Amino acid sequence: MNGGSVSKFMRDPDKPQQIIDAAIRVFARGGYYNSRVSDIAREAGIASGTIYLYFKTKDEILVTLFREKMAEWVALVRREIAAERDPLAKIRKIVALHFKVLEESPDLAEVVQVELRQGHKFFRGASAHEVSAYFDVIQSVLEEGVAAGRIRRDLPLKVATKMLFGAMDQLATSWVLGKRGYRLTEAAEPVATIFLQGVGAHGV
Amino acid sequence: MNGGSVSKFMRDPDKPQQIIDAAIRVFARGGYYNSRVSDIAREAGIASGTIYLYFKTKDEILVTLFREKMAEWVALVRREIAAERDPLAKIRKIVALHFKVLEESPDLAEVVQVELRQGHKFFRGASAHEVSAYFDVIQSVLEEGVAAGRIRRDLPLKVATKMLFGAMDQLATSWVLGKRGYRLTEAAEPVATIFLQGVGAHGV
Amino acid sequence: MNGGSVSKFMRDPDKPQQIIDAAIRVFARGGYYNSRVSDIAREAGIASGTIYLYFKTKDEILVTLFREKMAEWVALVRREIAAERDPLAKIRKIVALHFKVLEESPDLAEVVQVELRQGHKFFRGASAHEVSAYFDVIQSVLEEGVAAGRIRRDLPLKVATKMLFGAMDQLATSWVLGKRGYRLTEAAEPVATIFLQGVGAHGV
Amino acid sequence: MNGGSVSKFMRDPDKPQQIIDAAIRVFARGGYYNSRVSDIAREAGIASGTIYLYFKTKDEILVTLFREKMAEWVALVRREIAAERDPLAKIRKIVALHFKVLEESPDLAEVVQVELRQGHKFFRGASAHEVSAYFDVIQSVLEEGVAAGRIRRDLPLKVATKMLFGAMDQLATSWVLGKRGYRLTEAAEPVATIFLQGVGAHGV
DNA sequence: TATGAATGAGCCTTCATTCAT
DNA sequence: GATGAATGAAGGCTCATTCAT
Repeated sequence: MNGGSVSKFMRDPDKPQQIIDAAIRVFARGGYYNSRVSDIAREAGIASGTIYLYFKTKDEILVTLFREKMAEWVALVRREIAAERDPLAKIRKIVALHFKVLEESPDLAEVVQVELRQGHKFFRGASAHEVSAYFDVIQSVLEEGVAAGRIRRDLPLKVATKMLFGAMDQLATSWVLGKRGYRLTEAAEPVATIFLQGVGAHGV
Repeated sequence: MNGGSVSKFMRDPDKPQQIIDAAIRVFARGGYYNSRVSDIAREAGIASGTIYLYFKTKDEILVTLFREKMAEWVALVRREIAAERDPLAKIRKIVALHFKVLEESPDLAEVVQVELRQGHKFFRGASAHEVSAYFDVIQSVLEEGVAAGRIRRDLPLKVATKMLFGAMDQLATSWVLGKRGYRLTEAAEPVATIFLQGVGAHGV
Repeated sequence: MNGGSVSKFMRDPDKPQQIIDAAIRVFARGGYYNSRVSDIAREAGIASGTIYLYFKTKDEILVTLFREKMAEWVALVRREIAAERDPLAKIRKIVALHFKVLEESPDLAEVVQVELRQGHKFFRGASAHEVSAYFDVIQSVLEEGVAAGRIRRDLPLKVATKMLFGAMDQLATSWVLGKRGYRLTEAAEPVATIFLQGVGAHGV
Repeated sequence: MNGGSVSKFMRDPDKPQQIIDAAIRVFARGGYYNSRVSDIAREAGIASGTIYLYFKTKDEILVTLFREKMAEWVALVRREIAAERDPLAKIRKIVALHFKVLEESPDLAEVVQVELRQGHKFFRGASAHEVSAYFDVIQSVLEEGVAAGRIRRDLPLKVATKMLFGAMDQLATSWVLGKRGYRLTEAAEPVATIFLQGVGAHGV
């Protein structure tokens, strides 16, 4: 296949990813502060010192994890909604994707919804850029909707953007905290519908 | 013998409150994990050992803090909306209160929106009950709205409840993370309006 | 007696001294870099964390040890030579004291002559001041000798000062490294005599 | 098969020297304990693993460095003083050489005067032999001086030897620690003169 | 009750050394 | 021989908790 051979002059390019994947599983189990670096190493099948060849500190693992997943996430959303014309359909698509991705990655969901909420490290820190990129995507779709006359002209866009994100986020968090006892994706339709009626022009 | 007098068998009834208030200020400054028990003690003007006369562990301070504030909060909301007849006005009242309380208590807001988000300790732990009480309040108002024909009959109540909470919560979080650079209460009206249009019967 | 009672509002004032004394014994045994902080704690009969109530770092123990002993040393020398009139007798006194003190404190001698020689940490660092105070004492005695016509007028004082210190220091080091197999104090008379003849006016 | 050609059974004969030279530069910069084996490797332009083909441990680099330089040094001194007849001139030569060599090799001087002073590893360990060879050279010159009637008959030779070494050593150390802000070689004449007057027969 | 010095378990990180290539 | 990624033991330091006063 490809990528099978690793030059001896190059650090294993898969290691950082393996470490991040292991970290997701470990953090999902016990939380960031309760996880030891050596736990991540064991989960990744490497020595703990090896982690420090790829990450400067334990914190950096978490920050990198978040940035990477968030960047992947935004790229995915952008790609998927590009296929849609209708701004309202785009909103529905975003909500559906948001829930689908989390539902398909329970460990990641656990980490994102529960562990990554220490604002001091994340939303406020190095990851703020990635988060706001997602907000930007949502907001620009809303702007499209306004331009297309499908969303009311006087909608406070920033407020509506945060509302939609907050709504999706809370549904996801409740689902995670409730041990994922139902299907998150089933919430996509009602969430989108309520939001769109809320922001729509006339009655939509 | 009971009542106002402090017998030698009764701890100072103000101390726990002083400790919690000090903890709010300390956590707001540096976060829970970065704050030392001794920091709280110093802020409260007592010795660190004294804290352990009133709280078994550091964790318990945070849990108690959260439960207490949440209980106060729910009680306040219940009291305030009792004065309203109209279910929709009740929703508006809830949103307005939610933002007003946070805006008036910046330290508490910081702690609640940023520090208390480690689900392992809170939403999932001992505090789940207090959180769900707030959800219950919201949901029962929505039910009233349905009964009064002001909210659409087929609304998935749990989803809508979480959406409203999530929307308010995200607005609050963004406001805190954005260093509170604007007035949170100004968002109350648009948030309520969008939500109510989203869930309202006909076009409302 | 005095000093017997320790107020509960004051850290034990003897602890730092106890720690330093324990450190001298431990460093004498195995060297600074081979000694663990926990070794010092055990030797002092306290918990390792307690050390950090009195010293910020392991390094600080060594620096403090050195400064304190050096300051005591210079004070002792100053006091003793004050009793002498004759500058040459003062030099003899310094040499005798130098060797006597080291001979009477084998552990301290070991640490001072062997462990404290990492210039980066000591002679060049925070302890430079204490070392130069000793040099100052020697040099001012030499100046007295010149003024009294007992030491040759054209003597390069700084060079002579360093020579005497270096000579004493090497004798002490050799004695320590040679496992103290003979009496260091016996070297005092010849060292002083040779030095004084070297710097003396006429033939002395 | 032996001689100039490097068979596959013989390690590169220049490597150890390159490593030692690199080590001198590295240790001079940051000290032995603060230098990493990988720093030495980088400075030598090789991989860190390669160092272990030539040295069993990091310690061995330092010991070898010291032995080698000390052996070179003793050989040089022996060669140079052989040209002199007069024992007193030989002493002057030794002092002049001692300072000249150090002045011409600032990195080596730094390492020898500052880094190599951890007696546990060096003076007391494997390097004791090389050090004593230098002492032997000095002492035998003094013996010559006694035999020639130029040095007093009752001089305690071992003490005088150590004094001269200690004096030179301290001058060198002060010069290194003082950032080499003056010419060390200028101290050679006064040091020799004072010492020789100190040990000389009559007034010399 | 209140104190705060003392405790000691716990963990991140470093870095000398190894070894598969 | 040469490489450098991987190893994992080791230890300085922190801080929640205890307890003698």
